[in-house]
Amino acid sequence: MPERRVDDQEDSRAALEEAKLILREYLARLGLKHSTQRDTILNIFMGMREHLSTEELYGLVKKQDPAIGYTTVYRALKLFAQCGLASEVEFHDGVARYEHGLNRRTHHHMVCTQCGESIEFFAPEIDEIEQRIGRDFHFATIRHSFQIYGTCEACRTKSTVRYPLKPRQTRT
Amino acid sequence: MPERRVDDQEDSRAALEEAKLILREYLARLGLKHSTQRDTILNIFMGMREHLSTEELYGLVKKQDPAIGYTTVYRALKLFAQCGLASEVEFHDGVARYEHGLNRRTHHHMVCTQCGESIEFFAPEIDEIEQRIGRDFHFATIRHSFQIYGTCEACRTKSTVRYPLKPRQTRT
DNA sequence: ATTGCTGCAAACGATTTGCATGAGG
DNA sequence: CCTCATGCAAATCGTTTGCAGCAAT
Repeated sequence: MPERRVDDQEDSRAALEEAKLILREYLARLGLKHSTQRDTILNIFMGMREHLSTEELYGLVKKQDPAIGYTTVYRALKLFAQCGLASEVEFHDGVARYEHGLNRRTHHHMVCTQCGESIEFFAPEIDEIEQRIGRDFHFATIRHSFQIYGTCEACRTKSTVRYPLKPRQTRT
Repeated sequence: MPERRVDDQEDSRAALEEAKLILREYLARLGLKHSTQRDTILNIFMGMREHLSTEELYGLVKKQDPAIGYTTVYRALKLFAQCGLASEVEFHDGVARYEHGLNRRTHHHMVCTQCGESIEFFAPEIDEIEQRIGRDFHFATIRHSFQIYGTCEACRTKSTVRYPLKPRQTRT
């Protein structure tokens, strides 16, 4: 068994604890209340390494507590995003995806427009660009969104369609 | 009257002609048909310097020919996107925006999350990153999407809210 | 003639909201 | 107790689709 697993588990544990603290403080500050549902959702959410859609998260949550409704998951994710625990991953296919940012280096995604698979990559220059442009135009920048679209090797090998008539999906 | 205006007008004219040609050829290649509505929409679309939403374009189109329907504008924009005349501008607020790329350097947008205004900026490194990451992971890249979010100077001066409870809009 | 295009209305799909009820402080 | 959170169903909103009639080839 590789040592790495242990570190990962510890990281994940620590991240969960930190997340709980952040959420608790956020709720307290706004006079909001704690709930078991939100706890369950946070637990599962923080356990995911990859980004996932509301629907996917809902599926996992439902397995653990079938009484939890779709709406609650939506509201929880929004709440997590508000207190900085979750950030939205934007693939422009009309589906909201979230990932947690604790113990994760800033990264971006490259998405295959045929199979939908995504890979993560690192490009530190991007942060510098955000800073630079913000400075140049007197913006207080908050975040950026960057993703690359293309076709992965597997899809190119598989498919013989070289001239897709329906190049990409429309929707922001 | 500044000389520049003349150049701009000529550019715009030339771009329109080129666009018409591209569209005509695209239609011919796919066995599709020409229509007056599409012509009207293309004219107006190519006349815009800035990106605009379907709704905004629809408004302008309607002024010129009130008989044209919403659906037709949607379909036209999709068509323009397919033949490369239009590209989608993604602000992640649930509204599709398009801009034409003829005679325009590749650029990106920085958006004020308070007033919604956007400014264009140039960052040539981004294209290089797209190339590099694509190469590294064996993707045939097609395009990328990059935007910066923050607050503009005017909004920061105006508003005294330093801790927005509703940081950003959810929707991909 | 054939087949694509248009405009309307209805359908869609992800997300949000209203509301009665239940739980937290 | 008072207020917020929940879960359901209904509402929203941008976008897409089905279809009958019109227009282009």
